[in-house]
Amino acid sequence: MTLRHAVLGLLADSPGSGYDLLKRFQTAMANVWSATQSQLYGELGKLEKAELIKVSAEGPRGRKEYSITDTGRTELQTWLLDPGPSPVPRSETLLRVYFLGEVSPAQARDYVARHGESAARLAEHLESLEASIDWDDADSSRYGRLVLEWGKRYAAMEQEWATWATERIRTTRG
Amino acid sequence: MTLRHAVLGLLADSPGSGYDLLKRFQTAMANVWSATQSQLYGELGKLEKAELIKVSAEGPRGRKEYSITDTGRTELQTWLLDPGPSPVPRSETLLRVYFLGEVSPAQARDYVARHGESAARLAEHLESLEASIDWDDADSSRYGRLVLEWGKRYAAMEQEWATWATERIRTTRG
DNA sequence: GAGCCCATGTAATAAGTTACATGATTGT
DNA sequence: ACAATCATGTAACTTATTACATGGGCTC
Repeated sequence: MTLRHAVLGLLADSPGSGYDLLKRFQTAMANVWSATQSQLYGELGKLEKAELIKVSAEGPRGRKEYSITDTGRTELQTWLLDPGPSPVPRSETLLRVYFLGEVSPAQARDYVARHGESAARLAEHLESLEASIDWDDADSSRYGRLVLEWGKRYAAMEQEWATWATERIRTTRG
Repeated sequence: MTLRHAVLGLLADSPGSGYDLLKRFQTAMANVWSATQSQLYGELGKLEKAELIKVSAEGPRGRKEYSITDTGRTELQTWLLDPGPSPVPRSETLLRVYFLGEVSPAQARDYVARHGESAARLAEHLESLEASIDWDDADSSRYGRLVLEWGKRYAAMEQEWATWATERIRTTRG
């Protein structure tokens, strides 16, 4: 039920069509939550039926602009303050690391080192993202700033861990 | 297709029944990957049909002990060294943070602070886990150690971020 | 009028969760 | 005998992915 709240959140910020939302999922939200086009249109239908959003305007090409309703905004706020159950951890990378004993130490080391490199690329990407955002436009980006900072710290942590782990694999055995 | 590899990895370490594997998912793997009982038995059936694993013994109560086959081990090794596509980011917490402008600053601050507290509890949990493991029993836990270290660093990062973010919300506005 | 973007939808499949259903064996 | 644990499986439902399908409107 989280896609639902992601959509509500975007529509709470400003009304938009499915197509508009899709673009926002692919840009601003790309590092936080993702949705496919197919999923999005389905969810918009359900949300409208549940009267959490409504069609507020229609445009060319069958465009339907949705807005959040009062009920929807209440639902969003309730969800926002609910810490919810802690998420099921599921990291494909960590799973691989856990089983790395199945391959040679050299291969294991390479795997971890490559993971560190990909974290470095993520860090770079976030740096350039940060540079490209106009942080003065205030309100909408205040909390986006916190999310970006989280990403930067996460990427840094991954890099440091990979460096540490690579070294550790080197020294534990030949 | 990752549950498949998690199962192969566990069976590569040692043979076991569905029931045995379930317990391993609930303990050792709990912080890395999760599977429900239902999913597990289904996957075991598929893996057997694909001849990546085989029934190596039968016991009381219809117990079937599975072992990995050579084909299965090869498949596991191939997967282990494949970095794979970077995972779709999906963090419910970060999604909430992103939309925190919908509630009052005081509520937003509380939310972030509580998140920090839950990260602190995770850190404690991992510390006690670390203390409870016999790190001398060598082979099987060598890479498990790297995974645990990742968890500790992750928990620390979350706590630091939450502290920073809480402070920032405090100072940015009243 | 050609090509690009806007715009919405459906179908098939895969993956995951919860609940239901059943029963044998072991230890006390 | 009773309870706890071992042990496997199925059904219904939800969520997410990929692919298919269609067409309008805008700009050059």
